[in-house]
Amino acid sequence: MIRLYDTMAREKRDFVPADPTRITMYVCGPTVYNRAHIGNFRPAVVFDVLATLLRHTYGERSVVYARNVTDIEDKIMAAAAAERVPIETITRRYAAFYADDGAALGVRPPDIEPFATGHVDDIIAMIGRLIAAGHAYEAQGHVLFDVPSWPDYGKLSRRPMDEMIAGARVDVAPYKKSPADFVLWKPSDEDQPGWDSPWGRGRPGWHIECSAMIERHLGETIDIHGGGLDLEFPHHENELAQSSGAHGGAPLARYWVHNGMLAMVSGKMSKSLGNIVTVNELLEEGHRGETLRFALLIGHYRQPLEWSDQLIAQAKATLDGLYRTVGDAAAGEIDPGVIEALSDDLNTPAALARLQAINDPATLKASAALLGLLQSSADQWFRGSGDDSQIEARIAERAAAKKGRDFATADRIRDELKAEGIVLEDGPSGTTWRRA
RNA sequence: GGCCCGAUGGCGGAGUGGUUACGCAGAGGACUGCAAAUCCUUGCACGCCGGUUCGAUUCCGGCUCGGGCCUCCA
Repeated sequence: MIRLYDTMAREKRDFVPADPTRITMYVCGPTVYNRAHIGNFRPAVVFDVLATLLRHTYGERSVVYARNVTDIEDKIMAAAAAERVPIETITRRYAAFYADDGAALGVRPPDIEPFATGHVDDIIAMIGRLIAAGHAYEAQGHVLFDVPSWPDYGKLSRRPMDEMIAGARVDVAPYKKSPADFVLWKPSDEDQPGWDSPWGRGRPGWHIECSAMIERHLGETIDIHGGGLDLEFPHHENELAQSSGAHGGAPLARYWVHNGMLAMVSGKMSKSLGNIVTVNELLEEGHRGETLRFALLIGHYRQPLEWSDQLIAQAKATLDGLYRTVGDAAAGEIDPGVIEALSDDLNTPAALARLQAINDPATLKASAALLGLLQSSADQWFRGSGDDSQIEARIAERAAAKKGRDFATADRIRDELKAEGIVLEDGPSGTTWRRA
C-alpha cells in the first residue's frame, strides 16, 4: 500500500487509484524561456520516482503520466522580443535544453508531454464552458474567472476567500469584477502572438492551459496532481477552480502532491532572486548527472533542501560506495525494505539508507532502479568511456618500478595520475584505477 | 499582517512514548613499501518553557528561531 501526503487533506493518505489499470498523474512542467535550474528539476526527479514506484506496484502499463510544457507566456514573449526572434525559436531551444538536462539526471520522459500552443482549441472550449456555467465573464477583450462564483475557492491552499477578495496585494485591474478574479484569456496586440477566439484575437492565461490539457489527456478527475509547493497558490488553486467549474464540480485531483523548494544559503533558489545554478553549469563543473539526482533524493521531497557543494560531495561519496558494491551485477530481486520506504510517502532518505545496507549486488542493482540510480556498471561509473591506453601504459610502467622496488618512481607516477584525476588502487590481483 | 511548514549529533537526514537509523566527514586499529579501497572500533543529538504520563526527542499548549506562500516562480 502506497501512502501519499495529500495537500488538500494535509495528511498522509492511503493511495487508492480510481482505476488501478489506468492511474493518471499530471505534473506542472517548465515554462521554456530560460535555462532551467537544478531546483526546477526537483519535481521532475521526485515524480519520476513516484511514477516508477506506481508502475512497480500496479504494473508497467498502469500509469499515464503527463507533464506539460508552457510555450506561450509573457516571459517567453519578452525573451523573444529581446532576441528579435519568433517565440518558437525561444521555446524550441529551451524545451530541448530541458529535455537534455532531464536526461542527464536520469529523468524518464513522461508518457505525455503536451505543449500549451497545441491546445488552444481545448482552452477556448473550456473557457466557453466556464462562461456558460457562470464562472467566467468577458471584459474589455479579457476573459476572467469569477472567483466569488466558486465558493470552494481557497480550499486547497486554505486561504479565506473574503480576505483574498479584499486583498490589497492582488493586481486590481479596472475590468475585474472582484480583485481575486484571474485571467483566462487576454488580448494580444498585432505584433504579439495570438489566436482567434470568440473574444477576439488573444492568448491564454497561464492557469487555464493545465486545466485544458489535463482534461484532454487524462480526464476530468485525475489521481495525482503534482508540482512545486510554490504553485499551490495561486496556480493550483486556480486550476482546481477552472476544472471543477467546467466539470460540474467534479474534483480535479484525488491526491495533491507538492514538493518542497530547493534553497541556497541565500534562500529559495529562484530566477527572480538570481541565486540559481543550472544543471548545465553543474555538469560542466564535472559533476555527473547521477550525482545530482542522488543529491536531490537525499532529502525528503516535502522538506526544503539546501543545495550546496557539500551536498554534492556527499552524494558523490555515497554513490561511489554503492557502485563498489554493485560492480557489474545484473538486476536481481528488489529489496522489500526499499519498496516499503518509498511507499511511505516517497521516503527517499530512508530508501537510500536501506540501499546502503544491501550487500548483494544483484539486489542492490534492482532496488536502486526504483530510484533511477546505479544503472551503469561500476566500470562505467568509475572510468567512463574513452581511450585509456595512456593510463594503462603508465600503470604498467609503475608496476615495473614497483617490482624493482623503485618506490620513488612508482609514487611519482601515482602522483602524476592523481593530478589528472586518476586514482590508483593496488589490490592483491594488481592495480586498478578510477576517476575521482 | 494572514495562511502553512519545519527545528534531531561537525554536516546531511530518517524514525520512535521507554534499549537513540543510516550516510558523509573525523579519530583509533587492521591491511599496504607508502597510499587508496576495504574491514573493525569510536563518537555528550533530539530549540526553549510548561502540561499529560510510571516514563517524551516522540503527544498537547505556549515561546523563540528558520523557511515557504500571499506577486512571476518547480
